[in-house]
Amino acid sequence: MSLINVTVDGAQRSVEADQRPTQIFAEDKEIVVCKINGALKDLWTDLVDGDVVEGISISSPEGLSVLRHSTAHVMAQAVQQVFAQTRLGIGPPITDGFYYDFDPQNPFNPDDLEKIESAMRKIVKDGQRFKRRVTTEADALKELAHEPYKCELIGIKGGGTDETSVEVGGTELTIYDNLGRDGQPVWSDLCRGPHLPSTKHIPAFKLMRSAAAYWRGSEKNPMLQRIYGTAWPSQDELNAYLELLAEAEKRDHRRLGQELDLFSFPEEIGSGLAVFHPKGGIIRRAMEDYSRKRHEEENYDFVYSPHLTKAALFQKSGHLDWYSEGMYPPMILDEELHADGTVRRAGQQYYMKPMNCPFHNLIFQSRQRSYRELPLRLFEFGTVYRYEKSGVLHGITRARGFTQDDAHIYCTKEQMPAELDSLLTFVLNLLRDYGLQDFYLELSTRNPEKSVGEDSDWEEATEALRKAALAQGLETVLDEGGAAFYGPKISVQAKDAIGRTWQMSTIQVDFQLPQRFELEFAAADGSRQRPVMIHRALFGSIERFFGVLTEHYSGAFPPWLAPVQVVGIPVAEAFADYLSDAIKKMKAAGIRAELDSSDDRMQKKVRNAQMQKVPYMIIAGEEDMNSGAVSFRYRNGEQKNGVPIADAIAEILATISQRTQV
RNA sequence: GCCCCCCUAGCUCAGUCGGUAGAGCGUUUCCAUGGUAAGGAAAAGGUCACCAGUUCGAUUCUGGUGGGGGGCUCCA
Repeated sequence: MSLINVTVDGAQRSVEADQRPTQIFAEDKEIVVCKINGALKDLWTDLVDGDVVEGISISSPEGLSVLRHSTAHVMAQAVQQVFAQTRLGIGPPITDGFYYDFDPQNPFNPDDLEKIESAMRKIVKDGQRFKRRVTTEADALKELAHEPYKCELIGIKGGGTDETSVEVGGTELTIYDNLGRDGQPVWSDLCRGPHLPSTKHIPAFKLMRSAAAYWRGSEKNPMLQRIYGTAWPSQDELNAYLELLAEAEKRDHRRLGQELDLFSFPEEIGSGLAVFHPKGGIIRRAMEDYSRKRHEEENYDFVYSPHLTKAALFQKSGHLDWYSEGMYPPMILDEELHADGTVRRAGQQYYMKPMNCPFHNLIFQSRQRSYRELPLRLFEFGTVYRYEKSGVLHGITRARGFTQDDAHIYCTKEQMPAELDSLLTFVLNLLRDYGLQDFYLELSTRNPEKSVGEDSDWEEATEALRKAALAQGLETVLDEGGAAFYGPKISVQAKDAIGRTWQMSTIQVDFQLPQRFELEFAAADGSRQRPVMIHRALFGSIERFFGVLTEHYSGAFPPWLAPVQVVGIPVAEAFADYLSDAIKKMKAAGIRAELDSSDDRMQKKVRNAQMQKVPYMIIAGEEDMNSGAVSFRYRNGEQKNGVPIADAIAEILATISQRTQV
């Protein structure tokens, strides 16, 4: 057997010509796939003289993708084993896992998933080899004649999107055969690969859920059944992932909203419409009060506008043309009908407002404006109603009625760059004040197909946004062509305590509305000029931000936001009066303090306060009473005994005013 | 909006293969007076989401409506 020279992980080596990476990396079980001359390949790939080979670990991003993709194959095989008449869609790896779309005889139910999972375990145990086979379009179409979706993919080979490219991307059309113990194919799938060497290289996986998904993501296409799964390099990592999910579930704002008595969605009101309970109300008010204060400091003017308007306003703004699907249907007032039900006198149509901007424009327009007034910043906690599709509603973060911390800034073109810059600083600092620390920015630029406004305006505004973003020193992701048709925008993405990202604030330049409303101001030279309009919301919506903070803090709000800041717990009833005095002093100092005077035992009171995530428990017994002190029990279980009442009050007030977490 | 799943006491959930229901927590009352995450007892509390259909009889089966969950799509 002749020798060939290859480079393995940077080192020159001579190997037998029939050696494959699977043998070269045999001693390292972590290596499940490799790069040959920079391209990701199966370990079974034949090598030729001069190849540069690099082992890829199962734990690397590429290795994980291959693991998950191969697990998706195993799942597809299992599904066709258990449900023979099932047709295959596509099955790509995704963040933390994979999915595969199927067209089954009947939709899957949870029992089916268990059956599929155990079939998968058998396939994994079998150690079936993934064998790549190059085919031609004609052969593939013949071989896969019973798989209509696969045939469709063959037709679009090369031009596929990210997802379909997993199946048919690249220059060659390939099929992967799973070989059984006897070396004969037991199952095959159209696939670009690469794959793990064999199914036994799947260390840990779990099927998560089944759901429906439109074929190739379009509402017009048939609906397939998608099964989501996850796969990891080790059982430990799988367990850690499942724990993270459990943790996320524990912090779910919908659950905490119930447990902490913050808000609810009474069925009588309607889907997506929340009521805030007293405790939720306190948090919300604290959020709003602080925001209001900061807006005052930033020279915003506070305005109010009604929740309803005649149709004319939204005709003028254009919302009825391009947003009517998102609006509640009109109320028709003063309509007069003939006896037969036909209209004798047309009524007046009123709409619930889905946006505040048209109202603010009317305020701008209510009199002649001078350049001396600019930038004019009109702020409102504006409650809007949007008829969101029922399937998108999600607790308080995606509701049908919600309140935006909305402002519209009218300024000159010259003022725009400085305004955007200071605005972004304001936004980020405010979010930091609420406890979010980790941000990145997303800059959405023009989609030339779908936009209004002058090229030069777009360039100027985009450039101003880009500079403002750059000045923050934060990672900025470009969302090419992602802007709304009326202007470019920056959105602030924030990471929460367990690393999930939430889109928070948006800053949006608008070239359309000033035109439609013919907004003008008198410039220094006496000419009439059109102002630049900037839409911005920092929380997005108060409800949504409330939900994000609830999940971020897992319900353990920092004292300045906590609905109850202090619970007083007497060791026994005999000390209740003493502690009651201390609590009164705290209340007088502006602290939200309550005495637990129930006849529970103190242990139970501690437990209750702990479960309500109250920041401070103030306990008093004989020792404390004799020395005019109280004892702290903090949320983390730590305690501090014998603190003079005045010191205790000072400590609590300090964390409230500094908005620190405890 | 689409697909699948769910709706039983204030909350979290059992249960009834069709004969109108249970637990724990919570609530109320009583007894206990207790130094850091559940003291004890009793009581109250349900048109089994709603409306139809099938049936001698429906919380249970079927259909519809409402609400919720997971996804898809959407989120200007």
